[in-house]
Amino acid sequence: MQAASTPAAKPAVSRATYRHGDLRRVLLEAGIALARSGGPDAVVLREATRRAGVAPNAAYRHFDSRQALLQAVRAAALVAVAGAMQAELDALAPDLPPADFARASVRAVGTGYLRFAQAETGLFRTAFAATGQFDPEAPAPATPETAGLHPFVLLNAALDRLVEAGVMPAERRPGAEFLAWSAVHGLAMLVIDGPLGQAIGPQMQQVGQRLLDMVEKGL
Amino acid sequence: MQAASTPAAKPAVSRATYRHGDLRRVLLEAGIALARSGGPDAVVLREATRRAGVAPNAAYRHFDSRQALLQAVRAAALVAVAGAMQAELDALAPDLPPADFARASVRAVGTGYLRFAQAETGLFRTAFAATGQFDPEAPAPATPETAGLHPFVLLNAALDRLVEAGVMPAERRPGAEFLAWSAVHGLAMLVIDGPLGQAIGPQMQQVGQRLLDMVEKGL
DNA sequence: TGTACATCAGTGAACGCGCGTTCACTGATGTAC
DNA sequence: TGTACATCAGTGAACGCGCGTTCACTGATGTAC
Repeated sequence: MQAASTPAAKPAVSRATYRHGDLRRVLLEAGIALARSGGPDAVVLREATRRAGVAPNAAYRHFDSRQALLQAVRAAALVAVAGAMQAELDALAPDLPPADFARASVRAVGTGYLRFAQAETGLFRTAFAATGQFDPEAPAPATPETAGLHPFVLLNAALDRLVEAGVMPAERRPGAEFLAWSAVHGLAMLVIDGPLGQAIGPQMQQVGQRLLDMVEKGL
Repeated sequence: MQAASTPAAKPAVSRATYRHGDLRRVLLEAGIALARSGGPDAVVLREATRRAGVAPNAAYRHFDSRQALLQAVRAAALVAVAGAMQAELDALAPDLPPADFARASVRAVGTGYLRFAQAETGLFRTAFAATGQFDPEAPAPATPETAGLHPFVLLNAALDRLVEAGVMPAERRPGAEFLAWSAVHGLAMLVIDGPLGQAIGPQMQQVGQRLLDMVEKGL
C-alpha cells in the first residue's frame, strides 16, 4: 500500500468510489441485467437505481441521462457478442490447412453470433437496436482486454483470412462483410424477435448451418 | 337500394357505422399512420383517438385493447409489404424463358422487400416486430382482394417456381425460404434499425443486388 | 303513419402507474495548514 | 499530529408527462307495435 508515496498512481479520476463503493459499475451491471431479460426498452434508469439500492437521481452522478446508461450497456453487450464469436474461433483446430481454417473461421464467427442471439436474446437485441449507430471505422476499445473484441472486427478478420488463403478472390472481398452479416443477422432477428420463433426456433442451429453453407457458397 | 327487401344483405354485424361513420376504420388508419412514422411503439391508443377526434375510451368499442389495435395495424403492414413485392413481380417481362423468369421472380420478391423496408421503415418494423408471431401455415386473408397477399406466400411461390423451372433441385427446396428471407431481412434490419444505416444506407439497392446474387448462387 | 322503446356508439371524468429529470440539501471523505 | 475546510456522492421531495383502462352516463339511431 505505498500509494501515498506515488501520488500519480491514484489520479483523481479513478477514485470514483466515495460512499457506495463503485456505483457506476453497479448501475451498469444492473442495466446489463435489465437488458439481458428485457432488451433495450427494459433498461430503465429508476429500476437500475432501485436494484443498486440508491435514490433515483443518484444515477446522474455517473450518467448524463438514461441514454448514456443505455449506450454503456450497449457497448458491454457488443463485447459479449464478440466474446461468443471469439469462443467459437478459439475452439477451432489450429492445425487445419489454411483454406479449411479460413472457411472454418467464417463459420465459427457466424455460429457464435447465432448462438449468442439465441442464448442471450435481450443482450443481442440491445447490442443492435435502433440507436446503435456504432462507427464501423473506429470501434472504441473500452478496456485494454476488450480491445478489438468487436463483432464487426472479428467478421472482417475472418473474411480477410478467406482471401489470404486463396479461397475468395480479392475483388470479391470489399463489402462481403455486409452480405455475410446480413444473412446471420436476419436469421437471428426472425427467430428471436420476429415471426419465425415458433417455426424454426428449435432447429435454429441446423438452419443456421444451412444458412452458413449458403453464405460460403454464395460469397 | 332494395336493402329492405333482402334483410340478409345487411346483417347486424356489418352496420357498425353509428355516429362517427366508421370509427373502426378511422382508428385503424390513424394507427397505420402512427406506425408509418414511428414504428410499432408509436401505435398509441390515445393518439389514435385524438387523431380521430374522439374520446380516448371510444376506441374500446372497436378494439379490445391497444394490443388488438396494434395487431390490426400489423396485418395491414404485412399486406403493404406484400404489395411492394407483388409490384416488382408484376413488372417482370412475362416472356422470359422459364428458368430466367423463375430466377427473376426470386430477385423481384427480394427487391420489393428491401425497397419497402427503406421506403416505409416504420411500417416494415411494425410488420415484423416482436409479437408478430403470424402463423406461416395459415396467413388469414383479411379481405378478398388481399387474400394470398402475404410476404411469406409470395416468397414461397417464387422459390417453388425455381424448382418447377429446374433451376433448383427439389431436395434443396424445403427450408430454402428461411435462408432467402434471412438474408434480405438481415440487410433490411441492419440498415433501417441497426448500425449500418449510415455505412450502407445510400448504397442499399446496390448492396441489395449483391446480396441477392449471393442468395441465388448459394441456394 | 305515428309513437314508445331498446340499443349501443361515443362522452366525461377519473384511476393508478411509472417514467426521466430537476432542485436544494446533507454529511462522509480527502486535503491543506 | 490535530483541526478547519472544501469537495462532491448520494438524499428527499417534487415536477410534469402520457399512458392504458374503467366507470356510469347520454343521446342519436333503428325497430316494434
